[in-house]
Amino acid sequence: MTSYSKIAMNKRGQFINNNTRDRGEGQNEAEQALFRELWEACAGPLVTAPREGELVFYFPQGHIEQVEASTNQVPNENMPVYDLRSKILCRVMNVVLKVEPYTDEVFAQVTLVPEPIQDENKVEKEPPLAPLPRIHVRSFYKTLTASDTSTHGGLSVLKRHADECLPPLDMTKDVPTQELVTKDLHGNEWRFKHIYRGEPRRHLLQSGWSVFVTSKRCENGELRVGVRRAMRQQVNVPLSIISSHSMYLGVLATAWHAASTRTMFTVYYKPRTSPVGFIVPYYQYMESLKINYTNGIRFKMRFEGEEAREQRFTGTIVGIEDVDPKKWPDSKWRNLKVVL
Amino acid sequence: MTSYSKIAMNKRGQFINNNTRDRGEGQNEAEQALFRELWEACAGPLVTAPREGELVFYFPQGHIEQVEASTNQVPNENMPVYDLRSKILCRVMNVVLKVEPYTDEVFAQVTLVPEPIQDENKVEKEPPLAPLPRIHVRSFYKTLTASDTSTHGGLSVLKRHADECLPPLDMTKDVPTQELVTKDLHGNEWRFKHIYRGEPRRHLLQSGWSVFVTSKRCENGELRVGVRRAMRQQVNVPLSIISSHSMYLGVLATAWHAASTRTMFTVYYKPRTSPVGFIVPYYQYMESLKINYTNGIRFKMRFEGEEAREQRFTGTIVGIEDVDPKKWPDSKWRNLKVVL
DNA sequence: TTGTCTCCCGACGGGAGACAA
DNA sequence: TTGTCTCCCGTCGGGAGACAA
Repeated sequence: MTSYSKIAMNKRGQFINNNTRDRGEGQNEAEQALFRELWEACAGPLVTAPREGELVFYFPQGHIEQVEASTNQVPNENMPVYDLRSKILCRVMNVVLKVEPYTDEVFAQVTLVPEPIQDENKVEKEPPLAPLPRIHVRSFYKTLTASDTSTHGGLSVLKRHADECLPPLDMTKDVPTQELVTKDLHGNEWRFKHIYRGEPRRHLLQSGWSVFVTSKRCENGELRVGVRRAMRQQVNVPLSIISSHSMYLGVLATAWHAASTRTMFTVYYKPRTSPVGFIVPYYQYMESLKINYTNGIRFKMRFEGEEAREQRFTGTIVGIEDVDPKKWPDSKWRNLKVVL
Repeated sequence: MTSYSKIAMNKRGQFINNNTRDRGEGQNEAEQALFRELWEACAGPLVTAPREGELVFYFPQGHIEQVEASTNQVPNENMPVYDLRSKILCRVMNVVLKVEPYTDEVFAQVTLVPEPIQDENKVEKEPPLAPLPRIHVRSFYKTLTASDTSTHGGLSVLKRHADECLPPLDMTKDVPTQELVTKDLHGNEWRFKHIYRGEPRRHLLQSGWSVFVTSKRCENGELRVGVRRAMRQQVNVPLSIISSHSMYLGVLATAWHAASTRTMFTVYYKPRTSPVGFIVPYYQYMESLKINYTNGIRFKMRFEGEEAREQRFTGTIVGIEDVDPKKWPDSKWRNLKVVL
């Protein structure tokens, strides 16, 4: 019997821990599935990575917005757009879930191939992909307190979380203790001493916790740990490799070249950098078109709220217009004005 | 009277310190000139940044090589090149010397405008630019020893360097001491206690040195400190913003677009990432063409050697061929084969 | 002249229960 | 039940001269 547990935490900050038990399947498959679970826990509840084989729309505008968010730079106005249409119907060739080595930011490397038929109304109907088989994992997150991050002592694990997610301690002992060996998304091992002490008694992670906090990332073989940062804080200080202008042109030229020669191209989707996905499943897009968005209509939208729980808000549409009608005529990208 | 001093150091590592005295000129000009001196000290003796107004050749091939070195990725073979020529004659519009925030790598942001006349033989002759006025600065570098980087004690400054570069100590005191306040290229202040102690006596930088070593970067108001890293160690772990394929296309599209519309474009020149400059002054290029490189000819070449001193080697040319004759026909980029 | 070692001592931080919200 | 404080004590590291290359 193997026990899996996943822990993810955030300085700002959320904390996720996850634990499950299952009987030896193919270890590689299990490893992969676990990786995906942890990746998703770090990505947050709102994120869905594209799936292999899926038919999707790729929005160059949205892609460029993400690049702008990554580089903190907006290229100047007079940018050529060539004759690129505002969305490109593509088949997802390949998806690799990845993590940035130093920031622990999760992202998906997506390879797309433009479809021969671009007219969305002439596309043969396809059923949405069956949901991926999921492993049963238990996890928790916690907003770190001052005491949790202080140099004195370790992380105080809420009783509920410890009971649900951590391997049980031998409570017959005077001071119940065990060592948790965990791995993060990079494959690095992190060890924590899980102890039940204090007056009154409480669950604590110490001996290794502070190293983890300062390093700000982790995951282990049987137990998993990851970092999910608060959405806002954006600590991206990218290297100056090419100018933002060249990046912009690179994105356009790539899409243009792929669309005209119908060859595959690769993009990085970073859900924590720009929350709006620029790769949208075909059927989802078509569904959303059916809804007749007009002024005055009420809608619901999901946000990541306190403690990274999913929250829903409702709003009212007050206007419909193109973001940039000159460059991207008739684009469906971000064209609703709403009031919450 | 103001005293300027410049210190740059390297983990691997070189150490540079520079000190000069001059009487109050315009502080901004002096600041700028000092910045340039420190930037050049960190860039190493072989690097010359392009100058504003200069006529230069821009080599897309070389630029792409640098991007590849920055991303550690080589894009796949079948890359479109469009109809871009192997070198573009440009006027340097603007040069801004910069530093990467976290790695302390120096680089130049260069804005170029393609010239109307591209034929190198029809260009009106221009004299090379007059050398920039330089301030008198004294600096030193030192390969750090185990003791220098150890947690016990500080940096041992060689007597020669202290005498030449550091403000003089009051040697009448029992234990001569002073505080050095320095600034790095980012404008951050670093303070060191400069003390003359030990038996026998020696110059030491302590109290602040270890913080500097761990932070790995610095410079101060009157005294300057910078970091020049060993050429090889390349600690670049770039963020995945766009695919290397898109970067490649971005570079090409930028050059192509600029050349065909004759509008300006911006590139980053990183001398420590790829030592071969891809922006070559026109007159230098023309001079080098005059030399008839044929097999068997002996030549001299400069390298950065031990302690980052400039070293010269001589070699013999054994072949001349195009690196990539299919994509870049008749390119003069890197086409000599040599034996040292 | 300068690199390494060792010794001294103060500061910092892991680890414990006390206590209060 | 859990966040903060404080106290204890061990470790780490700045800072000194000894010593040797």
